[in-house]
Amino acid sequence: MTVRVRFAPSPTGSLHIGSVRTTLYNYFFARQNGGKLILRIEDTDQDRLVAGAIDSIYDGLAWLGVAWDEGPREGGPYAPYVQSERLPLYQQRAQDLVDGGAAYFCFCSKERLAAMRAQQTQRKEITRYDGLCRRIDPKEAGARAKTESHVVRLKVPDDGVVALDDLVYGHIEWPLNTIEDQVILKSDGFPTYHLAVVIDDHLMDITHIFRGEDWLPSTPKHLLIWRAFGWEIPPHAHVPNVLGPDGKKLAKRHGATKVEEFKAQGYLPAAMVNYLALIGWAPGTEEEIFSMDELIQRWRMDQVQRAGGKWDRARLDWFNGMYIRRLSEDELLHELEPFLPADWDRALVRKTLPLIRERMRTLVEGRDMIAFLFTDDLTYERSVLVGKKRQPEEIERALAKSTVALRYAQPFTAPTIEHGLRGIADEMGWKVPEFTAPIRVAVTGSTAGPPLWESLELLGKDRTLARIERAEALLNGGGPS
RNA sequence: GGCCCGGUCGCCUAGUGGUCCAGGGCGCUUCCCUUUCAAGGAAGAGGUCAGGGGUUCGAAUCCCCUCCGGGCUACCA
Repeated sequence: MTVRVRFAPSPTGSLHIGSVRTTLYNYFFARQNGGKLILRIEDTDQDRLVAGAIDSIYDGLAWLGVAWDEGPREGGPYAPYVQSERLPLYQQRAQDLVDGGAAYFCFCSKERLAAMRAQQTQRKEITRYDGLCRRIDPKEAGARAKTESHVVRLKVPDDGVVALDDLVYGHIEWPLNTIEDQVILKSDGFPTYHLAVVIDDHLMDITHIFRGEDWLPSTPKHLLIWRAFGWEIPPHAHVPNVLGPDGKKLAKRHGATKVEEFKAQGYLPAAMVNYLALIGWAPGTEEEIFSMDELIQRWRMDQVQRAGGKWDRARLDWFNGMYIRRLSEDELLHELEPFLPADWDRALVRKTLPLIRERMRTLVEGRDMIAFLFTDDLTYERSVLVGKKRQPEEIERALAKSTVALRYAQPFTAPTIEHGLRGIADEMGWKVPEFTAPIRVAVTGSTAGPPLWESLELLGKDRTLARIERAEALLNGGGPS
């Protein structure tokens, strides 16, 4: 039997980094078994649809290099792959369950249910449906259902247990008396998630259900539905959640959570994949840099962690830096391209690559590091220019002297610039870093950045001198900024 | 409240009864290199394996209890 796994997001927002991690695991498993990955859109809640969500899913996964075999846009033998286009399927199956006595029509109003729950809460009882409509005669219920608004509920046995042997969490049991008669078909004719997921996983011949740990509590509901249909239950694996620094599920308030945000911030897809794969999975060796292909080869479900893993931006940054440093110049330029303003001279950008490759953790950082070459609009504080150890007059004198040396640097290249500037520093009895600090600020607007000699060469003599003169003016004029 | 899950350095983790006075990576500190910042190299701090009881010659690893954290508890997914 060929392995078939699925990624089944709800189009309720942009692609979340936690879903990506789960999808990755599905993808690894599918590929290493020569199986298929299916994308299924679970849009059974019409109120929560977010426009563009499907685009976000497609764009995000394509960027990361995750491809699937069947889905809404690529079609496949089990189409359609969007649940809202499969309504008759669910309605028919729900009716089958009612006909077979495993489910029943419920006519309770939302108001009654709310009141019931309020009472139960007040009495400190378990809040669950009281089964009122379960006692209506099926014939009568069938007749009323033709005219009255209703839902379909599953008849959950009053006692006993349901159990799952989860591939990650092991054997888990739930007492049935804590589970209510869940709604499986809503009054608008849409199935609830629970019904739809079971029917589709069965109809689409899904062989393994891998999903987030947050689904674990509703698994007994699904098990009961599988059981009601009499279908064979595929193996399940729940994978731990990706957490925020506070230990709660990673969410917007923790910062960036969407794939497109990381893309926009200049992270490399390979670094994201590598980092993400290692939240909740470890190979058992001390290796940690893995390409997609290696992950497909190495990843194993029985090495998946049970505890949730916290999101760690610093670690992601480290991975990203590693991946950036492994890029060739051509590749790096290519990756940088989307971040570069149109009017930046690409030939000049290319020359900066060796200078910034070791220094950038993200593509955006790299871009910002060389921005001074492309704009004369630098802003920096006078206090930064002066630094902490010298008087403004001393800095002004150093800058003045540097311009002399720079004027004489011929040709205006890193070696001659270095030679000239070191000479002046020696002559003044200043340490070189001390001497170059104000020059760097004057020319780049920052105290840190790419190597100075090379930076000045790339900037050119005229622009370099103009900037130093402007800094001098700032010092003796004491003007703003 | 109920049900379920989890708990090894700040973070990701290795470890499944003895080779663990717990290993690696990120982060942090120091040093080297050095035109700044990085990168690279070296060294280091950091863990009573949540706590308490057992079992055992021996426990991070098995059992029980407690504590803490999280998830779910909708005609959301």
